[in-house]
Amino acid sequence: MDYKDSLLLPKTNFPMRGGLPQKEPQRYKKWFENDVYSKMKKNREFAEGSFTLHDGPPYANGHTHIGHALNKILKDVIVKFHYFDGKKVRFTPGWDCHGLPIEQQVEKKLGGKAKKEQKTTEEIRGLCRNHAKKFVEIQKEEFKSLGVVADWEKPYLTMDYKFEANIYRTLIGVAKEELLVERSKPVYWSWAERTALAEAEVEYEEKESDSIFVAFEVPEIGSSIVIWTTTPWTLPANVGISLNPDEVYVETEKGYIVAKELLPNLDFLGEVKREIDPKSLENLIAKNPLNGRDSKIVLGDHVTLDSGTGAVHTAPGHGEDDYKIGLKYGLDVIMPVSENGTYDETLTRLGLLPEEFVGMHIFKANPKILELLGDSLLSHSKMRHSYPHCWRSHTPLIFRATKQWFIAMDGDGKLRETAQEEIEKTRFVPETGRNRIGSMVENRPDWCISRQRDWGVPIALFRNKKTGEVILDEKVLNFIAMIFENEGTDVWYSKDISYFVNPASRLNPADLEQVTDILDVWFDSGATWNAVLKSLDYDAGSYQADLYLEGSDQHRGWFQSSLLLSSAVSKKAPYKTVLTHGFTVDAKGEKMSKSKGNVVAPDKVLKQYGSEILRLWVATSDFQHDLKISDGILKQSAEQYKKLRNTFRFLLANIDGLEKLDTNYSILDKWILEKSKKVFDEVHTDFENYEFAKGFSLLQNFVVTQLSGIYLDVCKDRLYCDGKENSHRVASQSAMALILKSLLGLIAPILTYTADEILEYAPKVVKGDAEDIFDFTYEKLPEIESGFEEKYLLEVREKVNTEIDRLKKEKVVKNSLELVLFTDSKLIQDLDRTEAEDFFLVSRVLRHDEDEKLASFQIGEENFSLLLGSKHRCPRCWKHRAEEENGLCQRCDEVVNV
RNA sequence: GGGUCUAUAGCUCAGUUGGUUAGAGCGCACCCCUGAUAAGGGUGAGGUCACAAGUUCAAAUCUUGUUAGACCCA
Repeated sequence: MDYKDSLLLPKTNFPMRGGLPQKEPQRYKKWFENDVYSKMKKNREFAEGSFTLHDGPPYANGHTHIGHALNKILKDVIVKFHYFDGKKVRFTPGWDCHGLPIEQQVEKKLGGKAKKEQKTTEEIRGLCRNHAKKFVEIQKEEFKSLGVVADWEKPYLTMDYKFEANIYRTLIGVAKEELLVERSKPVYWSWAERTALAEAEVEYEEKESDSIFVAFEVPEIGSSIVIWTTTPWTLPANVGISLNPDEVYVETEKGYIVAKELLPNLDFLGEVKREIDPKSLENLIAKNPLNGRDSKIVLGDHVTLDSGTGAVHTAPGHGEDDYKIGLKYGLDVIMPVSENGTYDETLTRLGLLPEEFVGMHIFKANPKILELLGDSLLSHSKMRHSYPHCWRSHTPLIFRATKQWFIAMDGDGKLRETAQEEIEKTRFVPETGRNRIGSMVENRPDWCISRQRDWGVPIALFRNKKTGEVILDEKVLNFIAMIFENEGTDVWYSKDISYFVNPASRLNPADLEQVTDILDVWFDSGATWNAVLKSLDYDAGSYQADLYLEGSDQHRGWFQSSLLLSSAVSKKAPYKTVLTHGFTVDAKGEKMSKSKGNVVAPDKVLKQYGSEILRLWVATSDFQHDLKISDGILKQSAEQYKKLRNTFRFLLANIDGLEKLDTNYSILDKWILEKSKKVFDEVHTDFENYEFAKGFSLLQNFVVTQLSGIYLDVCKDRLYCDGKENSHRVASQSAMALILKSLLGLIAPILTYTADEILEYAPKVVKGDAEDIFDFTYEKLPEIESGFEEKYLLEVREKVNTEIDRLKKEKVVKNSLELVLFTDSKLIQDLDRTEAEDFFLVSRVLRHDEDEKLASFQIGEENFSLLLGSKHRCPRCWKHRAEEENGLCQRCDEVVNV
C-alpha cells in the first residue's frame, strides 16, 4: 500500500528558480509605480532614530559602469539596513551636471570649435543642460534596475536653479569669511586660441626646442650657478633658482656650481674643485644675466637629477612647481606675456628686456634672447622632446600666470586648521581614511576655484572697471543670488549688467564689469551639504549627514571639497562618518579597461544573472579593499543565492497550513532557535558595522550547515509523518516560522527583491498585516535556553555520519534508517527518544549494547555502536520500528487510523 | 618617482593582545536518497599564509627589503 498520500509533504507555490532577469524588472516597476520610497518615509514617520545618507553625485555623462553599481548598491543596502532596523531614513540621489566633459561632448556633437563659437554662451549652456538632463534620466533608470530605492522623484541636480543659487550662496559664505582671494597663478595657456586649457585638453606632441645652459653669477661667493632650460623666453621672468636640499653640489675649477651627480654629463664646466651643501646657498642672490635682476636661491624637493644641472631656473609666472616654491619663498609672480603669446609692456616697466622685445612673439624672441645672454650662455643645442600642445590648434602651449580665484587655506580664516580638527572628529571606515585625507589637507595648496569655461556656475562678481576692485558687499551678492534662485545662472550671460545690480546699492552699472569665470565643478559638489541638506529644497535628511560613502579616490575629491566648504562656511564637517570602498578589478586583481577586454558591464550582469546576484556579490565582497569581479565570481554568487532561495522555499513549504504558533518546543527546536538568535544577532551587529561580507558568510554558513543541513533535515519525520495538529510537529513549524520571519528582515536590505517575493507566499503567521517587505521591521528572535550540548552532540553526529558513510560505501546499508545506535552516553540517553533518533537519523537509539556490531567507536569514555535494527521497515515513515513485515509502526498507525 | 593601501586553499572570506596540527562556505571528487527533486544529505582531497631576511622560546600576526596589484599625486 502506498502511504504517500497520507503524509504532509512540503507544499508551496514559491518557485524554486528565481527567473531573476525576467521577473526583477516587473517587481521593481511595481515598487516605483507605488512610490515605495514615500511609503518608507510614511512607515517611519514617527520612528525614533534617523539615518541620513548623503549621496555623492555621479557625473551626468555616459552610462553607469560596475563601479557606479557597486557604490549605489552599497548605499542602498546601508540605507535599507537602517530602515528595516526601524529607523527613519533619507536617501536623496544626486547628479553632478556642470563641467568640462559635458561641454566637450556638446562641442563634439556640434561639430567642432568653430561651430561652437558661432553660438552664444547662453545657447551653449542650454545644450549642456539638455545633455546632462538626458544622462540623468538614463542613469536614473540604470540605478533603479539595480533595485536601489531612493528619492528618484526628487533627486538633486547641481544645475537646478535653486541648487545653482545655493552654490553661489556658498561662494558668498566663503567670501564673507574672507577666504576668497584673487591671485595670479600659471595655467596651461594656448596663445593660438587665446584661452586657458584644462589638463584634459592638453596633448603631448614632439617639439624641437633650444636646450641651453646659462650661468647665473652669485656675487657673494664669487662663482656662478648653472641652470638648464628649454624655454629661453621664460628667462626674463626668472626670479629664482631652485636646488634640491638633499643632494650634493660641487663648484668646478672654472667657478661653476652644479649637482655633483650631473657633472660628468657637463664636460664644458671643468673639474671638481670643492663640494657644496646646497643649504649653505639658501636665500643667496644670483644675478639674472639677461637683465641683472635678483634671482633668489631656494630649496625644493621638486628638483630632480634626471637631466639638466640640478639647478632649476624658476619663474613662478611660467610653471606649476615654480609657482609653488615661489609661494613658499615669497617670490614675485612676473608675467610679461600677453594673451596671444607676445611680450607686453611689463618688459619695460620692470626692466626685464629692452623695448624692442615688446610685441614680439615669445618663440620668435628665443634667438634674440640667446644673443643677449652673451658669455653667460655656456652651451646651446637643439633637442626634440615631448611637449604639451593645444588639442585643437596643435600649437605648443605655454604656462602663463593669469588672475584666478582661490580659497585661502591658511591666514586669518584658518580653514586648514578647522578642517583638520573636523577630520579628528569624524569616524572613518576604514580608519586609514583619516590619515589619507589628513595628509592631503595638511599639504594641499590654496584651492583654485576659477575656470575660464562656459558650463558652470559663474563666479558672479562685479569689478570696478577703473580700479579693478571687486565688490564683495553682501547686499549686492545676495541680490544676484535671488535672481539665480528664480532664473538659474544662465542669465548671467544673457542679461545686461544693470539687471544684476541691486538698485539699493547705489552702484553705477556703467562703472562695473562682470567676472565671467565659472566655478570648478568640485566647488559645485562640495556645496551639496548646503544646497541639499541645509536648504529646504529637498527632503534629504539632516546636516551633518550620518554618512558619506564613495570610492577611495574621493579622499582627494568630494570628501575633501565638501569638508573644505563646510568647514569654511559652517565651521564643521558635513558628515559624521566617511566610508570608502575600493575599486572593481578583474579576477587577477587588475583594473578593467576596454583594451584589456576585462570589463564587466552591469547591464550584462543583469541580463545574465539578475540584480540580486550583483547585490549578493557586493554583500559578500570585502569592499574596503579592491573588489574582484568576473563571470566565475558571479557564478559563485548565483550558487549561494540558489542555496538561500531553496532554504527559504523549504521553510515556506514546511510551515504550510500553520495558523497559530505552538511554543511547546522540543529540544531540537530550542536548539535551532537559540542558535539562530546567536547567529542573527551577530550578523546584525556585523551589518551595523558595515561588515557585510563577514556577516553574510556567517549567515550563509549557518543556513547551509545548521539550518538546512541539520535542523530542516532532522525535522522531516515529524513534519511529514506526525498528525497535522500534533504539538511536536506544530512546535517545529512554529520555530521555522519565527526563524523565517527574523531571517527575512535580516536579508531584506540586501536581497530586497527576494524577501519581497517570499513574503507573497508566506502564511499569515509570518506575514502579519504586511502588504510587502517594506512593511517589515527586523525582529530579533526571543532569548531561549535549550540546554542542548551542541559541541558534544555535533561531534557524535559527525562520527556517526562518518561510520554510516563507510557502511554505505561498503554496500552494507543503503539508508541510515536501517540502523540502530547504541550508546552508554548518559547525555544522549537523557534526550527525548524521538529527538535523539531524529538527530542521528536512525531508527532507534538504545542504551543496551549487543553483538553483531557493524561499527563502533569511542568518544572520550563513552561507547557508541551501530547495528541493523531488529524491527521492520514501516512502509509509511520508513523508520525500522514496525513490529511486523509491511505493518505500520505504532506512531503511523495512530496517525492513519484516528 | 612620491604618498596611502592590499596579498591566507581554485573562488569568496574568518583568523582576538605573537602561543597546540591555520578555519568556514562555495567549487571539485566519491557516495547515498528519490517524500525539498533542474532539489536534499554524507564523506573527502585542497594552503611553504606573495617572496626573502630579521626580532623572538614561539611569526599568517612584529620589523626591513623584494615582487605583484589598486587608488591618489608628480
